Amino acid sequence: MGPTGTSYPSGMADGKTTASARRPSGQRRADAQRNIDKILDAGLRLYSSRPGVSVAEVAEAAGVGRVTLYGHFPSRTELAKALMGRAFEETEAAWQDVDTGGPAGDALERVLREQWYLMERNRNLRDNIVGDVSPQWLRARHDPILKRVEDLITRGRDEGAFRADLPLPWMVTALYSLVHAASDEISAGRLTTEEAPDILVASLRSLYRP
Amino acid sequence: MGPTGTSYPSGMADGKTTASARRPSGQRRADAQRNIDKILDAGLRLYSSRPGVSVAEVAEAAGVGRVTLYGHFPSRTELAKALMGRAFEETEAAWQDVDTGGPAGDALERVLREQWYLMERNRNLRDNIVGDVSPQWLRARHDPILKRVEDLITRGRDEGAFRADLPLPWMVTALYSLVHAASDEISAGRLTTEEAPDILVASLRSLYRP
DNA sequence: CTTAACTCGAACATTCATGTACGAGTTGTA
DNA sequence: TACAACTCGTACATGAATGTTCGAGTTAAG
Repeated sequence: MGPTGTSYPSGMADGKTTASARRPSGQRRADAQRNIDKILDAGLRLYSSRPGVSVAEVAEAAGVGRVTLYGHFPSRTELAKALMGRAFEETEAAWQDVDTGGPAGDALERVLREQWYLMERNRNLRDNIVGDVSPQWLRARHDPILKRVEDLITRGRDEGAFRADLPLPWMVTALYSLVHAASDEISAGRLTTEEAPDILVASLRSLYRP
Repeated sequence: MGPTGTSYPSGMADGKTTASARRPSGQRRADAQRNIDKILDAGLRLYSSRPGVSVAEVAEAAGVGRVTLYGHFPSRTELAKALMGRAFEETEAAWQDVDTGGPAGDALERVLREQWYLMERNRNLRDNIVGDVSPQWLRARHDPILKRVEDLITRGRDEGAFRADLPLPWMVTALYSLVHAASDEISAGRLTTEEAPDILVASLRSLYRP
């Protein structure tokens, strides 16, 4: 499924995030919700594709007036937070779908094959959005995700399937780094979307092997 | 030696790059040259450390008036080109200093230990300057440098020291990617400058082993 | 020492992004 | 249908960055 999953503006459990008045029932009108979704979709697409995106661009790409956007997201920062929040949720959801049982090496391979493209998209999003949100905010939501990978690697070490002579954080970083590299290669036309996962898996198996 | 090597403003073989009139002799006055060097030094430092650097910031960091800077570099783009040009030259020079003979694996290790820090600095510079110069311009000067790494890997393959089941460009990209990752880890305080090369070498040996 | 190169601050024109205010029109919902 | 929620264009205020111009002062070099 596409990026349109649960869709509320901005972060969860946060009262005054939206600028629009909302109606007494607490419900948002259907057309408003539709526009919010369009904005978030367009924003994700733009922000994850290149740096320096402006609010005006997002509004236009969403087919929505700039004022309307500001009506839902009071500031560039709030928009950024909403985008990241949504991406994090999506990642959390994706982890539910993949079987992380069995030998760690195989589990890692499954994770990579299922999620490498999501990891990459979110990493770009993150890179291009840094500076719009506070480091603390970002860290607080990003760490739990990294921890998923970290736990898997730790398990692999305990099983003796992965090497233990390299620092754990380094192994995590290296993984993300290679995923990112693979995406660069695709953008540059030196790799196809089909080959990428195979090469990624092969590379990481080598890198992680004791 | 530091970043101050040969120092002319902007690219080589390019007539009207400088805004200042130059004197009839074709020589630049000593104080002018000194300022140009200060600007390039400061520019390199800033651009390679964070994105979104402004011309005004470079001038201030160089201890020079903004107008003076524009006197030497007519536009932000020209400044960017001069910075990249200088970095490329420096890299070329660095390759002269390292012994690339002997077994490819060992040669690679020497290159990494000598240049990982330079590779990283230039990669940041490149990342933060993309958008200020045309992709063609950048590519034209960057490719020869990548070729150095590529040639070394190719030799390793021929010797049977490196694997041949992964695409050559991928192996180059992965190398740069891991260098970048190592630097991130240092910034994050999870790795020290001393451990970095060891970990880098260990990781790449694993990754490249047949 | 004389001149031309150079530096510098201040000021100006331009562009572009952010965020707000207004008012008229459209659309969902009860 | 009636009303509140919502959308939209236009316009405005603000701030930051890029280049340019001017004129007065400083400094290197012949």
